[in-house]
This record gives sequence, C-alpha cells and structure tokens, in this order.
Amino acid sequence: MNFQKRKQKILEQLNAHGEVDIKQLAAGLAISEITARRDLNQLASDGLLYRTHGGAMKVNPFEKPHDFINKAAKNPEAKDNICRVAAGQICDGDIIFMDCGSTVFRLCQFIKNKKIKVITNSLPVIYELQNCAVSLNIIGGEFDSERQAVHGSMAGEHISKYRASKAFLGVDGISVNGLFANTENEAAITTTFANNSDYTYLLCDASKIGKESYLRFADLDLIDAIITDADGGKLEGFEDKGMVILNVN
Amino acid sequence: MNFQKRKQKILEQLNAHGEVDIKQLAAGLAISEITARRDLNQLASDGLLYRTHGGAMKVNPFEKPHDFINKAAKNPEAKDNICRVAAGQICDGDIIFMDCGSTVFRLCQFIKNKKIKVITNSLPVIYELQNCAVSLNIIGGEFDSERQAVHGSMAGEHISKYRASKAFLGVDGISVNGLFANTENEAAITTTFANNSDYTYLLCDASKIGKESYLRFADLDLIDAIITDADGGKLEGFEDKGMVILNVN
DNA sequence: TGAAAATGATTGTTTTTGATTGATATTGAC
DNA sequence: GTCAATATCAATCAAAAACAATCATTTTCA
Repeated sequence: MNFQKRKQKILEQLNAHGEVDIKQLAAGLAISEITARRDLNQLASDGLLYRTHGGAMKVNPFEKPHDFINKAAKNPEAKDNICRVAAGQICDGDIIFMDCGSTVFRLCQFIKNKKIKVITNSLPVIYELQNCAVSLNIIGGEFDSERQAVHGSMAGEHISKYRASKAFLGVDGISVNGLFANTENEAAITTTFANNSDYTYLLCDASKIGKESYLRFADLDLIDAIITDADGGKLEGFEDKGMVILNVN
Repeated sequence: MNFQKRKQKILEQLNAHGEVDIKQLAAGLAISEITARRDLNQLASDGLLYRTHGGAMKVNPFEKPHDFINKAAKNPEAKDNICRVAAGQICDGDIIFMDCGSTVFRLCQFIKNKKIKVITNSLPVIYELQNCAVSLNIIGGEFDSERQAVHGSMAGEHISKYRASKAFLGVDGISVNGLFANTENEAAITTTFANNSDYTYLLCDASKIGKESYLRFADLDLIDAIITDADGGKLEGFEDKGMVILNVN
C-alpha cells in the first residue's frame, strides 16, 4: 500500500463521511499513526482536505459527485424515439443549435456520423460529440454546474452571432398558453436559440405537454414544430395555433 | 517473453486491478524485479501508467475516454511540483486564465477548493473543475477536438472581453529568442490570454526550455514569470531579460 | 560470427516507514 | 480563569524497502 493508493482511499473516505480520524485511518489502512499523519499533512498542503486535531475534514462539504452524463433519464425509450425522428430532420450541411435539455442530449447518439455543425451550450453534448464527424462550436460564458451548461448574458450575446438552420430545444413545460421554464437563465437561452434559427423543433416527451411551471417565458409561436410521443388528447389545440406536430408513435 | 508482450500483460493487469506491484509482476511474468521496474519506467515515460513506489497505478482511476490524460502523465511528478508552486501563487478572489496545456491541466487538482474564478478554453479543465468551489467561465468558439479546446477568432474575441489577474499558460517551447508554438491557433490564444491578464505565468517542465519549434509567435516579454523544474544551466539568459524564474526544486 | 539489444546481478543511494522523545494542543475538573 | 491529565503533534533517528547506476551475461538479429 503506497502513498498514492492511500491518498485515494483517504479522499474516498473523506467524501463519504465528511471527516476522517487518524486512529481509524491507521487501523483501516494498516499503517502507523505517524504515516497517517504524514499523509494528511501532505494532502492538506495540497489543499485537498482540512487538517484538524486527530484527523481531517472535507474542505468543501458541498461538493457534488462527478455524475457527468445524466443517467437518471426518465423513460429513455420514448426519448430515443423522439430523437430518432429529430435526427431524421437533419441533413448534411445543416447548422444546428442544441440546448441543454435531457432529451436533446439523447439526440447526440443519432447524429454522430452526420456532416453538420453543432452549436451548443451543453457540456454533456460537447463531450458526446467531441470525437466524431460533426464539427462543434461551443457557446461561451458563465458555466452553470447545476445544469452542466453555459448561460448568462455573455452566452446570449455569443449565440446571437451565429445563425442556425435548425434548433433542437427542450423546455420544462408547454401548453397552448406558451412555453415554461424553471429558471430565467434557461428561458433566455432557449429564446435566443430559437430567435437565431430558421426552424425550431421542440423535443418533449408526454410529461411536458400541458405542464405549466413557474415561468412562462414565450408564446407558442417561438417554435415551429413539436416532436413528441404524446398522443391526440394531450395535443388538442396546438395544431390550431399553427404548430407542426411530429408524433413518434 | 519480450517487452511488447509484457507491456500488453502489464496494461491488462493494470486495467483489471487498477494497480500493479513490482514483486507480483516479476513473479507472474517470470522476470527479475529489475526488468519489471524498467518496463514500468518505460510505460510511465510514455504516459501509459503512473509510476509509484513499488509498482504503478492506472493513469486516471476515473474513466476518461480521451487520451488527453495520457499526455498529462508524462513525468507527472515534475509537473505536479510545478503546479504546486503555481497554486501557491493563487489567492482567493483571483480571476485566472488557464489554457489547454497538459501541465496547466494538472493545476486543477490543486485549486479545487479555492474561491476563485477560472476562465478557460480547455475542455479537460472544465471537466475537472465543474463540481467544485471555483466558479467557471468557458471561452466560446470553434472546438478543436485534437487539442480538446476552443480556438479561432471568436474565441479570441471572447477572451478579450475578460480581464484576469493572473494567467497560467503552456507553450510548446521557449528560448531566450521567444515563445514557440505548434499551431497558429494555439499561438493566437496564448497571446490573447497573456495580453488580457495582469500577470502571466508560464508553466513548463525542463523539456520545453530551450526548445524552438516551428512557429515563433512572441517575445519573451509577453510573459512575466516562468515556473519550471529546470535548473541553472538551461535557464541562463532568461533572468537577464527581466524574467522572473520560479524554480520548483 | 559479431554487434547491438535485452536481461540480470551487484553495489551504494534514496525513499518510505515506524519508533522514540520532547513539545504543543485539547479537555475537563476545580 | 488555572491547572493537570491526556491526546496529538513535530522532529529526529534508524530500519527496511525500493531505487538508480554500473557492469557482466545472455539473447537477438543481421
């Protein structure tokens, strides 16, 4: 058991319990207390933990684990069906916007071999597409670690410099009354993407249709088409308003 | 059993268990410990594993799909020493630029708990810092998948909108004649970062000092200080030109 | 066969670890 | 608050393990 391995274990334990104790460490790792102390001191001098009497604590107790790709996707089959249809709308040569919705993210797997340019503010999308045929542009600005995406005024400004042929976006909710978001930042980005593309698709599974969350940020006419797995009943009224509905079933 | 075959086995075992032990390796492959050591050293210098006392570990225990990490693993001790010094130069409240050099990347681990703002064009840096105390800004523009970073004219424009207190940059080579890069894009980004920060540190290990690659893109006075593990001989002439040298040994 | 490369043995050096000792910090009783 | 008891710490030293360097031996390949 060398230092590197111990360092790993100590940081693991620290992450799990928020604190470690020298005696427990020494016992658990089969090392002397003095070595445990040395380890903690070194880690502390690198700023990786906070040394206390008899042990150590996490420096930043609020740090979240590194869950990069959102695997907690709800009903992935429906979303994949939506994305298959969406991918069918994309031609080689297209310049497309993709935002940071969880459904939009699943579109990546279907467009890896297309000769297109993707402009996005979503870190997972960037990661997914970075080594394939598509050419990537990244929206710059403040990074929101909660949503793993870039937002803010600089981002909006940046988006406005581009013009896309198609945009594929998500929302938190949509009803005949308009589009709904959870945060103002999200709303601003969505609006800007839509305003700078020739044709805007909304990707949303059935659970989003009819949902009105706290911020109504745009009229329905911001977007041109909805790609969804929802059926007839839920979609009543949308087509009357000139919306194109692409049903995936 | 030749080296190639052993190399394969070692990497296999490393992948399976995350670490290898010299004694076990020697016994398992029917070679002397000294040969095992030699093998591990060679693999380490190729960046394929991380050498430890008595064995070796996987380069990065967290699965990272891209080989960027590998470059970062070439003589990691020297680079880590450089980064420790660099981290020591950073104060809470600083706004810092970080570019896409492999040494610069290793700085991440030492600044995770600092209360600073990091502005970067490097995807690995973003990935590494996305869930910690630092606040992140991403430079937008064209994405270069080779270097896993953003570059191009839009990126330069974007950088110019920010002003940092300190910049931590890498280069391909540096001599008393100036700074050298491999590509014009890289050179442009480096220059822009340096021009928009109050104080610019160059992080470079000994192999970069004195090296002159094909594109000389700036005079020495673009940067303020060099942090390096190189010793006296190689550094002759730099201090005469007003350069601050922070030696890590 | 002979030169070059790879391997192994030997040597002394460096790194890592643990033990000891005296100093310092923490705790609880007063 | 003071004091003593206890725990933790830093510093120094010694032992063990791992290491690098050198040289001899074996293997490889032309």
